Amino acid sequence: MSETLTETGPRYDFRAAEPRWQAAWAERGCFHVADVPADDKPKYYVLEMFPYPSGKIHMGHVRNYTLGDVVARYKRARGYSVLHPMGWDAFGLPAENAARERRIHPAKWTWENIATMRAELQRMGLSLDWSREFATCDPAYYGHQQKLFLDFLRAGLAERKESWVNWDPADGTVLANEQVIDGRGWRSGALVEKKQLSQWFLRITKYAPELLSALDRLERWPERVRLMQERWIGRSEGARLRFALAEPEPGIAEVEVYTTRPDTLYGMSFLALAPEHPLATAVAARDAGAAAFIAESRRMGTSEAAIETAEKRGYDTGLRVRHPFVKGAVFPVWIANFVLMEYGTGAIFGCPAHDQRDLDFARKYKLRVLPVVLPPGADADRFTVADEAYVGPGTIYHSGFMDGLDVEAGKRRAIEELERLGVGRGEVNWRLRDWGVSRQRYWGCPIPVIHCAACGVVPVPDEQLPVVLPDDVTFDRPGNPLDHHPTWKHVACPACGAPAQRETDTFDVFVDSSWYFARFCSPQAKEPVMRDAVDHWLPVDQYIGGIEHAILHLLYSRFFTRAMKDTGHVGIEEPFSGLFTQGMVTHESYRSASGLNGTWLYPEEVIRQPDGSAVHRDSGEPVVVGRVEAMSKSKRNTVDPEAIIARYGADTARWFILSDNPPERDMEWTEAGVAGAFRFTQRVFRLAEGLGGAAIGDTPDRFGTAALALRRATHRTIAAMTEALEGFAFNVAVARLYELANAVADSERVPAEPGLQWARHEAVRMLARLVSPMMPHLAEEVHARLAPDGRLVAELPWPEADPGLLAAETVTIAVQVMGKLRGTVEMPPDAPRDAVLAAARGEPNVMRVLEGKRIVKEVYVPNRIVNFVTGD
RNA sequence: GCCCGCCUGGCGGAAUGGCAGACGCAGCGGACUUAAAAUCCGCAGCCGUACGGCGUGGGGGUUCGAAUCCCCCGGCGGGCACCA
Repeated sequence: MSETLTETGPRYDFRAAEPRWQAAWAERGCFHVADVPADDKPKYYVLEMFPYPSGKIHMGHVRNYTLGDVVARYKRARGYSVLHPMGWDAFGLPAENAARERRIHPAKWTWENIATMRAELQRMGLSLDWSREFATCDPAYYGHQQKLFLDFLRAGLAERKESWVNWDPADGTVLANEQVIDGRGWRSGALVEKKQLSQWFLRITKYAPELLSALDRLERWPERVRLMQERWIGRSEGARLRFALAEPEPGIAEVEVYTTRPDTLYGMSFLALAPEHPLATAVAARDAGAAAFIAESRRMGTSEAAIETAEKRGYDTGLRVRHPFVKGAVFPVWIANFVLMEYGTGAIFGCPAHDQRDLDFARKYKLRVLPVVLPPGADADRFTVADEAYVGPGTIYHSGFMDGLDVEAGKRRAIEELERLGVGRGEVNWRLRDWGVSRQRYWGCPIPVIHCAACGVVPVPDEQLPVVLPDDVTFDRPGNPLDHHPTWKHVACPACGAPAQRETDTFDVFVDSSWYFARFCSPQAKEPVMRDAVDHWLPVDQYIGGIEHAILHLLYSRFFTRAMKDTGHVGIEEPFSGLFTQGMVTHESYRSASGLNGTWLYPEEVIRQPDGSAVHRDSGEPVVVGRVEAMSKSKRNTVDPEAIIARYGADTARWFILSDNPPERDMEWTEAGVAGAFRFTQRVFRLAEGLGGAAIGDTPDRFGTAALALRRATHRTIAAMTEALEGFAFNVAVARLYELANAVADSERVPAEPGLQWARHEAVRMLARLVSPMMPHLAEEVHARLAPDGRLVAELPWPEADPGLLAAETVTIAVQVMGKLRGTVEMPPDAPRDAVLAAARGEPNVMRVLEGKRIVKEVYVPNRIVNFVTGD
């Protein structure tokens, strides 16, 4: 392919042009904005999720940042003052893994990656304000994060508490649920234990009601993401109630449970405790069987796979509880592996007839199954529950004072009764848990507190921030290098001066990304944010990133913004008023047909044959073409953006990635598609070359038919592009530009006529400006040739369509008979109904079809369609 | 299991109640060329020589008119999943 670039005809030399225009934009400061602008332009903040500096950019980045750049360039042209920054989500485990595996310091590894990736992004020609760049691993960033944490701590939004965690005994670290695979640590392979540890938590649950209710107001968020967050927050209405033990344990007289079905209390068969429940622990202290059961449950771990395959199992403690409503009735207390300590109270009452889990459990241990909700139309004497619990609506029976009520009324009545008896009350419960942010890792933001034997937890005084990570650490031992460091953690207590210890845990990396969008508004500020700057720029008007962050990052950021509001840092609650989630970039995968059971092959190793088959580039051996799937290193179906940009240029890569399909869907990267995009760049350039430069006179007085038609096409394209870009329909925008280019090419084959050359010139000038959000370098190159006014396209306003040229000269009206298309008629726009109907009736083919038929109805939609409805 | 989304030519897709298949990719034919590449011109949903018929996963409905709205079924993809 590279040979063809030097072939005949005028060629757009992107290799020279792209760096030249990038330099011109930088020199003119086209994309720079002030923290607090002096002008009165409306603001627009467009942000793409900042990258983790893993080493090189990948196609997902190219897609993400191209989408954002189209928006940024378009909005700038529309007269907005656009904030479009870039930075680095630079803390994280891969850096530590590199340190362990390759003996390179995490900081060195990270900063080298940043340098590489910054250069790659700059070659894409993104309209970024690079003066705002920062990396979260820089103390100049994370020091402010420590300040925010201390403010949260003072405001009661951060706390230290005991919690159950996944503990990897081999690596000596806490693992996230996602890092536990089949009950084993993902790195060490050791069996993960549940362990109670003292950890830092951010009180996201305080905002649960608001985080839920505000979702309705995020109108420019995908419905899907809002639904996912809604489920994650998980509001449920029910009751909390206490069951008295028939024979109290020492120090424990009652058990509290949470239920959403207080209406089914009469159907109770048992009470079940989570294995970690304090009463279970108390029983285990004197009952070896209980202790063994609890130990076994703990070993099962918390991985999804373990939960899914786990059979419901229980252990009867021998204890009994009294029913709150039925005098004298007692029920057994079990310890059960399916009860979660983390949700509700860690104990449930079991009603097998109306809960599937309780039913499974009851069948296994031969416990009573008593229906208390009768489905509509069912016979009370004959209705039974076999192996499927009844969870639908119905009438309550077998339930004393609740008999005859429907389910909803029964819930209300049961809560009233619990409150009257003083044993319970209505309660709203949430699935959302507080956010545990402690990590036993080196490459993260140190948590700025000191542990003093006398004073307890003492915050690091603000003036001692930042607490900087020490450089001289070793990775030769498992566990946290900060903990092993000889001196770092030994400090004087800021309160009493006695020897004390620094906290050696660091923050979860999701903390870093929960406020970076705010820092971008004033990246040099002495405080976490400059209030005037965030008041001006926030919220982010358009946020763009992958759907994989639908819950964690986006929910944490929503929480952080609220917490920052309550601590006086910002004045808003929602960080992102618009959210767009892009699809993945996919590619065919290839395996060698022979070899060691078919090793994966890189796309560049494979040659597709004309007949659709594929062979290996070097060996010529057959290659099996596999599924089209997300690019991944393990499947080797990746394409390196650097190689594409070197071979075809940044504009081609950007154009193809936008043109293939709607941006929210997964796209398939294909060589043919890239080649097609490249052809278009050359074609646009040739159209401009064909016009012979800038020499063109004033607007002519008169235009011939073809000239006028071309002008109409140009101005219709301006209008269509505007609409497509506003609606994120970038693939449609691309199509409209192909059409305009085709129209210009067509005009070259009609005989010369007044104004035609001028109309062509206008068309190509407009084409350059319309294409500029997508192919900014080519746009500048063409503009410089045709309109050398000393201005850059990047500085020009968006073209305005001439309303006089938008109206079509004639409209084509479809003529149907009984809903079937039988012909078309050309009419002036907005022609009178009678004239259109007459013309329609006179259309030869329509006449033929209508012959001998009686028209009973004539439907006319102006400028669009006529439909004749015939009788008989 | 629950929830959500999607299903249109060989492929990506366009059209969100009014001419289905814009635009691109792949393909076919032609021009140019010694030849190829590049470029340019043209063809192109399926069936049929044609008038025409059929056609947006399948079936039904609403409407003058349905890819689009409603109901049922099927397929594919994604998310959540012992949350009491």
